[in-house]
Amino acid sequence: MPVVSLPDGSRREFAQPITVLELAANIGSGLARAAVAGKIDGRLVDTSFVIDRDVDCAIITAKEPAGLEVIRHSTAHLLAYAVKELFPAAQVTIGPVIENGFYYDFAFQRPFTPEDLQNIEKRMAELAKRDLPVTREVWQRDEAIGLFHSLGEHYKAELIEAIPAGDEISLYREGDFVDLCRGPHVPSTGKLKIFKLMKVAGAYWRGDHRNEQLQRIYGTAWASKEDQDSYLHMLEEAEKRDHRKLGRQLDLFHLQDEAPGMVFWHAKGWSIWQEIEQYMRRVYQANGYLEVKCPQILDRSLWEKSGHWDNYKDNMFTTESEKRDYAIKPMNCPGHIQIFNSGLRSYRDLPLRYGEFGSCHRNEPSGALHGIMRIRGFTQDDGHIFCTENQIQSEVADFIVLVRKVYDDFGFRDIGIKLALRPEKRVGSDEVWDKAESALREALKFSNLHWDELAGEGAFYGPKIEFHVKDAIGRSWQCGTVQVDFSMPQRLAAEYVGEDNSRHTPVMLHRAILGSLERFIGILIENHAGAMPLWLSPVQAVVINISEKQERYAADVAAALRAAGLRVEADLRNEKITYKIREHSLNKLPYQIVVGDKEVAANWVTVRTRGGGDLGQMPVEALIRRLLDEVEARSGTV
RNA sequence: GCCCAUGUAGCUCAGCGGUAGAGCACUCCCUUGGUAAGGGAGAGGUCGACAGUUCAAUUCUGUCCAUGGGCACCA
Repeated sequence: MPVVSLPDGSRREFAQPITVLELAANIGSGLARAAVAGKIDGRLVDTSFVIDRDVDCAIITAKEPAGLEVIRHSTAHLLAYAVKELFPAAQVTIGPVIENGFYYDFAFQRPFTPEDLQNIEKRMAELAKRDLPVTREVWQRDEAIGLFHSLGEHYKAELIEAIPAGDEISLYREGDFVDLCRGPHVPSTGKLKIFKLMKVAGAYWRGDHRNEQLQRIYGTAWASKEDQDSYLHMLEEAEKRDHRKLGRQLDLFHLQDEAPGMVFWHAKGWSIWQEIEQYMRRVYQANGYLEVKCPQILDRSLWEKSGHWDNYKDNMFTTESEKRDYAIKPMNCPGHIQIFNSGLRSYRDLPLRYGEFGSCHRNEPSGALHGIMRIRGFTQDDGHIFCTENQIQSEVADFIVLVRKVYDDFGFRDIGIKLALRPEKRVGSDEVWDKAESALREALKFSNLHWDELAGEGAFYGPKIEFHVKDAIGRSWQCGTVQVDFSMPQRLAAEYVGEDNSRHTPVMLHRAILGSLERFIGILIENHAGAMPLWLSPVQAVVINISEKQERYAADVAAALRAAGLRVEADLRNEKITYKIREHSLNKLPYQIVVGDKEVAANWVTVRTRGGGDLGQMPVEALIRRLLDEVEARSGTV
């Protein structure tokens, strides 16, 4: 006689085994209609699951995250069903749930077209409307393999072969469609109401580029129309913030065919860059870093010693002169080691911190390029700390404080931290890895932070901490990192004289805060939707005259603001004031200073802020003070 | 690098087997206007590049380049 404990603490006893759906009906008919799955003792099951013993059970509806996942998963199956109906020759493979939706990979002899997608979506809606029951079956392994081979579904058969021998093999059937799946699924296709196919793209079978390429159809699915609409709206908003679009519109930079993956910085974009670079230079200075600059091009032999020539030759730009081979540097550390090696170092010199705005080039695969976020020529705020093993922890702890201060100044308050631990393929003894990992862990603990650990994700030469900033629309970007390296100092023969008067190899910490400046500026543009905080704005204010009569006064006001160190332009064009205001508003200028006859007479200015706010009239000196305070505070303009 | 899509004026985009069109921007003229587009005129394009088919190619086909969406990659 099963006794079922519900999430609210109540218990219900039944005379005989019942299904999850019957339990839901017993609680309420509305709940039975809404049920998409059940959770028995923490495990998700179908609503057809039979409860025959005492359990904890929760009825899962689309309103909760687990229910939404079931819906998305079942929608992926519905997609496969529709594809099989329309294109019987297509083979199904896998169809998992992803953030905001799902995808399903198919093998098919011709590419799916946008029209195909429309038809598939239409068929999905029809199949959903027929409210076909979705049923679960448990099969014998060999029989299941035979079934899928007989259906011509060889990828599925291969998947079953890979399932460990002891595991149960469950199939789900809806209408004429049968698919291998762990489940759970919604009880019938009628539960699937809100979905949309988004795009089709290529993807490799089992994620391996040596395998054949499949066609992946992406879709989104939601519990309510409102949720889906707001998701689609969010996508539109993200598109409006696209740094490539804003970069052109705001005249910040451009890219062109002759320099794929390399940026032409226009004056306004470079102004943002310089403001950031000068800020980071002060960060170096205030935190014990020596700013250095290394050659762009270094002899092949150095890259052979560092190991890059062997591992990354294809991804390096190389050149040749007078029978010598060179590589344009893909990273800065080998250069910094040369500076370290240029003199005899003592343990008393450690930790020794070098920082560089290092311009690097990597010949990224053409398909990887993306705006200024992923490019071939980029600049890192790259630093290397040479220290002893005992200094790792305190250096990392100091760095964590520094990273957070910098992100705070850029307005990023929500920072995710990950600790990537030893990978399978690595250099160095386990003792050294133990020490390095615990040093990073201790540093994080000391900083009183929460972090996630990623097993096996560290670099081959050492563990690393990653810093992810969350932007205004909730996207996460990895920017900063600090990595422990036991390998490269030794490869490039870095040494210092220890207290014991013998030679030792220093540990090197690789660290960056912004990462690539190009990418970081791209992130800033998207985060602020182009409306940069005053301290970063290329043009901080524009002085606009109402008519020709105030030309002289407007020019004088602009000159006074510029003399105070602000970036200010005068717009004296023969246009109506409304026209100028519209244009500067579209260009997201923080302040528009309007001067007409009244202002000239009073020796004042009228101030309009970016959001359309009216600050009224004030003397120029008051405006200067206000703007300088806002620059100082690095805050945004309302 | 792989799959799919795209490439027409500075920008956003229409168009088409018979040597190109709009809006905005740009130049000039009129207008001197008080908080998100005043009016008129004008200039501007080897239709991504190279081949092929054709009497004729921006249009059809192929190759290449670049961009976009994914995949793979990211020292």
